[in-house]
Amino acid sequence: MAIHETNPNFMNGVPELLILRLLQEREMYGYEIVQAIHSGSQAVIAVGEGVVYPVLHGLEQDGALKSRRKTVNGRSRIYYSLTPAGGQRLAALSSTWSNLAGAIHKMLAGAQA
Amino acid sequence: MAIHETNPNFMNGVPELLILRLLQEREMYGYEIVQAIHSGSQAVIAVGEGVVYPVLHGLEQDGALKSRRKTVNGRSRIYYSLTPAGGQRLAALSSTWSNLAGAIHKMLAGAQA
DNA sequence: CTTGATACCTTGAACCGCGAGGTATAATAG
DNA sequence: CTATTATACCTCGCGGTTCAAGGTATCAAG
Repeated sequence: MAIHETNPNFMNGVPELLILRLLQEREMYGYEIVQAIHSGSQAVIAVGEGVVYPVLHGLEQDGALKSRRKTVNGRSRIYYSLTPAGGQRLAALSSTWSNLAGAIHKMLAGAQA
Repeated sequence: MAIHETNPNFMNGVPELLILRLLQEREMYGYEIVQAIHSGSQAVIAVGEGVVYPVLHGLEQDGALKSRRKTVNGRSRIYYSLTPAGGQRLAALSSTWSNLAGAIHKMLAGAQA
């Protein structure tokens, strides 16, 4: 039989997923994203800056995000926004997540298939 | 403000969750669990033996599972079953998961809270 | 008698989230 | 005026986990 086929990174990448999703709505900067995830999830999810910044850099390097400096109130911020590639990445990740979450939910609910 | 509070291991531990859930129904052995996850999830999730066995051992060492040898058709199997502690662990993990999945789903659906 | 399925196991690499720590500026409090 | 808090960026190292690959052994089938 042999079970091959690998999980596309399984449960990893939730921060990445949420960041992409937030940036789909509007451009945001790192510090803002940290709080948006916290408040937007009713404090269920808390990712620190030590998670967000590296993800942001990685995504930009992959061409999923682009950034621009902007100074507001004497504060220098780096705003990130989605590129087309980022949009596709979001769509793919999002679909994978739904798939996975659905499967887990079924098994938890009483999958004795 | 400061955002403290740590995520109880976020998206990790899905294999552990599913294993506990399966063993809640009936006692099973490692090799069987690998296939049960595969088929029970319509092949969405595939965890290898290299994942299952260590988790099994860890859970037993934590007192969440107990095991007994059993020989069937000349084949030696190690059947695992849930202890009360394991039941509690399942309940906790399960609730954490639902919480998290719910939060993510909301944010994906259009949480601009 | 050799292949494939069953059944157990460990090891090493890789990844990722996390906390801690570091810098700097603006606003607020004492 | 000065000290603390909030804003805003960043990196490093630890630890936990998944994963592929490989190792052993038995049994059934071709």
